[in-house]
Amino acid sequence: MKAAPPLWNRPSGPKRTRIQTRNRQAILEAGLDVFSAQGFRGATLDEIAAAARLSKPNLLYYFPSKEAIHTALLTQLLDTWLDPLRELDPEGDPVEELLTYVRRKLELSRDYPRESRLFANEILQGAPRISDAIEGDLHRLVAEKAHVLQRWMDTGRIARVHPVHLIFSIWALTQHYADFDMQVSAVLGDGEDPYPEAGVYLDTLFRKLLAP
Amino acid sequence: MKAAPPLWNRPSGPKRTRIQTRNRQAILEAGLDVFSAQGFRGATLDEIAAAARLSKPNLLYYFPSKEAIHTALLTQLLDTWLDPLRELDPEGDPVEELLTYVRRKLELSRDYPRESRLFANEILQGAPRISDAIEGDLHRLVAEKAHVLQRWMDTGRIARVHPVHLIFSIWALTQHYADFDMQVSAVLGDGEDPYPEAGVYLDTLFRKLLAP
DNA sequence: GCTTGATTTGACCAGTTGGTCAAAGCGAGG
DNA sequence: CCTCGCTTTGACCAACTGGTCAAATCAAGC
Repeated sequence: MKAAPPLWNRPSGPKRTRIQTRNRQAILEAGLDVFSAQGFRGATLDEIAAAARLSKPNLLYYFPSKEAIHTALLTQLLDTWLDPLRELDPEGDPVEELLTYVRRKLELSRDYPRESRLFANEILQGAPRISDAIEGDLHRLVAEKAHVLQRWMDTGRIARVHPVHLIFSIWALTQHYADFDMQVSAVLGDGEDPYPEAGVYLDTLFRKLLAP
Repeated sequence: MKAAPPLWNRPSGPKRTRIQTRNRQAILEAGLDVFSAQGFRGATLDEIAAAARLSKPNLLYYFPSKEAIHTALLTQLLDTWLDPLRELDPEGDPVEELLTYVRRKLELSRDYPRESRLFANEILQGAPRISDAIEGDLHRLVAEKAHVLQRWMDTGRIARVHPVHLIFSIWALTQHYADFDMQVSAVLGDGEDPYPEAGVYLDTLFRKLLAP
C-alpha cells in the first residue's frame, strides 16, 4: 500500500540497484543527445523520455526535474572537460606540454562532440546553471596554469604572449571543430574527416606561435 | 468593414509606411535579443512581443510566423557577416590583408555580439534553417578565397598552411570572444574589456603563423 | 469632420509543456 | 508461492505555446 518515495528523495545513501544504474545512465545519455542538439529550453522531457525508451513519469522517478538532468550532465561534464588542462605539467617541456594539451583537447572535440555542444549551448546562453563553477573552479584553474605559462615565458622557454588569451585560443580552435561541425563539413565539401588536417594545422600554428 | 489583409500577404510591392518601417525594425531588434539569447526553440513570441512593446497579434500582423522573423534575421545577418571576407583583396599585401580581415572580424564580435550568438546558435543546432546558404554562398566564397590564399602560398608570400583551416581558425578565434563572452569575462576576473588584449594577441599569432 | 484603409487588440483555440498521483506490475528473499 | 518494496504507467493538470479572428481604434487625405 505505502508508495515508495521517489528515488531522488530517498534519505538513505546512494546504494544503486542494477536497474537504477542502467536507467540513470540511459537518461543521461538521452539527455545529452537532446540537450546538446536543442539547448535547455528547446529540449522536452517527452523527447528525452523517448530517446531513453522510458515513459515520462518514469524519467521523473529517477530525476526530480528537467533541470536536474541538465545539471547532472553539466557538472559531470565540466570535470572531464578540464582534465587535460589539469595535466599540464609545470616540469615538462613547455612546447610539448602545450602541444599535448592542444592534441588532447582536439581529441575531446572529435570523440565527444555532443558534450562540447552541450557546454557551448550553456555558455552561449549566459551559463545560468553553471556560472558558479565557471567563476570558481574554472577561474582558479586557469589562473594557476596561466601562472605556469608566465614562468615559462619569463625564463624564455616559450614566446611571450598573453597567457590567458593563449588558453582561450586553444579552447576556441579545438572546440570549433565540434561546435561548428555543420559549418566545417559544409565548407570542406564533406566526405572527408577534417580532424587529421586540423591536427596538423594546429600543431603548426602553436609551434610557430610559441617558438621563443 | 473589409478587413485589411495582413501586411506580409499583400500583393502590392514593398512600399512601407513610417509605422511599418518602425515596427518591423522593432520586431527584428527584439527578435535578435531573444533568439540570440535563447535559440529558436527556446524563444517565445510573447517574449519577443514584450521586448518590441507590441501585442502578440500585432507581431503577427508584420510577420507571418515566428520562423519568418528568425529567417529574416538570419539572411540579413549572413551578408553582413561575410562582408569582411569578401573584401579580402587578392592584389593587396597578403599578410596585411589577412590581418585586416582578422581585425574586422574581431570588431564584428565586439560590436555585434548578439548577431554572432544568433549565428552560433543556429550552426550549433545543425543550421536547419540556413543550410542552403551555408552549402551554397558560403561554400563558394570560401573556396574562392582559399584559392587566393593558395596562390599567395605558392608564390612564397605567406607560409604554407591549409588555407581552409586558416579561415576556420580566424572565425574560431574571433567569434569566441562574442559567443563565449560569459566564459571570457568570468575567467579574466572581469571589469576590463578583453578586446584590446585580444587584438594584440591575434595580431601576434597570425603574424607568426603567416611569416614566410 | 468624414471616410477609408492601416493598425491594434481582447478573446479565443488546439496542441504542447513540465510535472503529479494513485494504482498497477514486478522480482528477489523468505 | 508469497510478500514487500522497487519500478512502471495511464490519466490527469495548470501553464504556456504559436497562431487566428472579428471587432475596435487610429491617422491622413479629402
